[in-house]
Amino acid sequence: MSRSAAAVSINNIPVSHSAILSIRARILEAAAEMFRGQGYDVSMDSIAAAANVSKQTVYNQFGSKEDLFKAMVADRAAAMRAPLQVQVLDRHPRDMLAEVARQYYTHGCTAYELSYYRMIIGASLQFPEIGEAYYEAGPKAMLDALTQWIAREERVGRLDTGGDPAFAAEHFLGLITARIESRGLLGQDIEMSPNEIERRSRFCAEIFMRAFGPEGLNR
Amino acid sequence: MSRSAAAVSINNIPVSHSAILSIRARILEAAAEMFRGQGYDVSMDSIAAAANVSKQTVYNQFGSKEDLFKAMVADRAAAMRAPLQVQVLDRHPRDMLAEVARQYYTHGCTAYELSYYRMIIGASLQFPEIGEAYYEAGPKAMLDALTQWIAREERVGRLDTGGDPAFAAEHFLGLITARIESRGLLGQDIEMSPNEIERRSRFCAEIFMRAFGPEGLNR
DNA sequence: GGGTCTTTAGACTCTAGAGTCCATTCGATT
DNA sequence: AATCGAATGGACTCTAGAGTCTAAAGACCC
Repeated sequence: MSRSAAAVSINNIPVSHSAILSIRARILEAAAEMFRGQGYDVSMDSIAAAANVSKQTVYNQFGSKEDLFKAMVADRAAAMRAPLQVQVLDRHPRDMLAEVARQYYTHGCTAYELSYYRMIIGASLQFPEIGEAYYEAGPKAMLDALTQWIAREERVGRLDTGGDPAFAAEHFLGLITARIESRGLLGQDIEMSPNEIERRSRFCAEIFMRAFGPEGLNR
Repeated sequence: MSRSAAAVSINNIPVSHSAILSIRARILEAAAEMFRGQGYDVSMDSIAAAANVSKQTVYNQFGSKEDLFKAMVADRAAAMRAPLQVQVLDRHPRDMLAEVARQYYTHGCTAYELSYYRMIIGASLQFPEIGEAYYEAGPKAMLDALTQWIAREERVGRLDTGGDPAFAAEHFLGLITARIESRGLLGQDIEMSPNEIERRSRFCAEIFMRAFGPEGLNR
C-alpha cells in the first residue's frame, strides 16, 4: 500500500530530480543483464550489487522481485519497437526482403538477443503474461509490419500471395529465423560470417520471390 | 560414493527384479511431467508425491535433483528418436515433404511437446549440456534425416539444391516450424484444424518444390 | 524363519534467498 | 545552516526446499 503510493508519486513528479530516474534506469539495466544471464532465479542481492545500489533501494523503487521483473520486461519491450520498424522503402521486393533478412541476422538474432529470448521463454512458464507481452512486442510486431508491406506490394502488383499476405509473411519469417532459433535457443553457437549472412539473406528473398512473385500461385 | 555404487549395481543386474525398473520408470515419468509443467524449480517432494514414492527412494535411485533431471532428459531423448525417423518412401518429393509437415503438425508440435521444449530451453540456461543433448536428439536428428533424403533425391534428379542439401533441409524445417514455434514457445495457442494442417502442409511442400524442384536454382 | 536389502513416512538440518527494519549518511531545497 | 526525503549497509526474520537420518515395514533369497 504505502509502497505503491510511493511509486506513484515518484512517477507523477515531472522529472524534477533526474537522479531518481537514473537510479531506476540503472536498476532496470542491471536487472535485465542479470535476469538475462541466469533466469528469474538470480538473487535480488546480486541485482542490487550489479546496479551499485542498496537492496532497499531496489525494493523502494519496484516493490518486489516479480514487479521488478515485469517492469524490466516492459521496459525492454518498449525499447524493442524502434528497430523493428520495417522501413518502407520503395525498392524491388527482392531487395527489400533481403534487407529485412540482413537486418535480422545482424541485429535481431545476436547471441545477446537470443539469450534474452531464452530467458523470457523460461520465465513464461511461470508468468504467462510475460510470454504474451514479448510475443506482441517482438514476433507479432515484426509479422504485422511485414504483412502490411506485403499487402501493399500485392496491391501494386509486385507480389501475389493469393490474398493471404499474413500467411506469406509468416513463411518469410520462418525462412529467416528457423535454423538460427532452434540452434540459438538451445545454446548452440550461431555466429555467421558476413558472407554467410549475405548468402542467406539473398537466398531467403529469392525463395520467397519464387513462391510469391507476381506470376506466383497460378499453377 | 556408496550411492553411485548402488546405482551401478542396480544397472548391472540383468533385470531380475522388474520392480526396481518400474519404480525408476515411475519416477522418471513423474519427473518429466512435473519438470515439464513447472520447470526445474519443482520441489523434489512434489515429484516424489507425483510418483507415489517416498522422497528417500528418489534419492536412492537418482542421487540428486540434478542427476534426476538429467536422467529424465536422457530418457526422453532416447524415446524421441523413434518417431523422428523419416520414412524413406519412394513417393514424389512433393508428397513426401507434405507428409513430413503433416507428421510434424500432428505429432511433433503438440502443446505437450512444446511445453517440454520450453522447459528445456529454460533449463539450458543453467545446464548448457542439456540444451545441446536436446538439440542433437531433436532438431539435429530431424535435420540430418531430411538432409540425407534430399541428397538422395538430388542424386536421382528429382530435386536440385545446387549441391547443398543441408541448406535446403534447414529451409524446409524453417518453413514448417516457424510460426508455430515462435507462438508456442511463448505460450500462445497453436491449435490448428485438420483443414489448416492440410493446407499448410501442402503449401510448404509446394514452396519447397518451387525453390528446389528439378528445374530449380538455374536462374 | 533368519538375514539382507528397499521402501516408507516423517522428522530433521542447513542454506539461500525474499523481504523488512533501522540507524546513519547524503544531497538537494529554502 | 536546517530540513526533509532518499539512499545506504548491514543485521535481521522467515520460509521453501535440498538433502539426510531413523525406525519400522515389506519383499526377496537361502
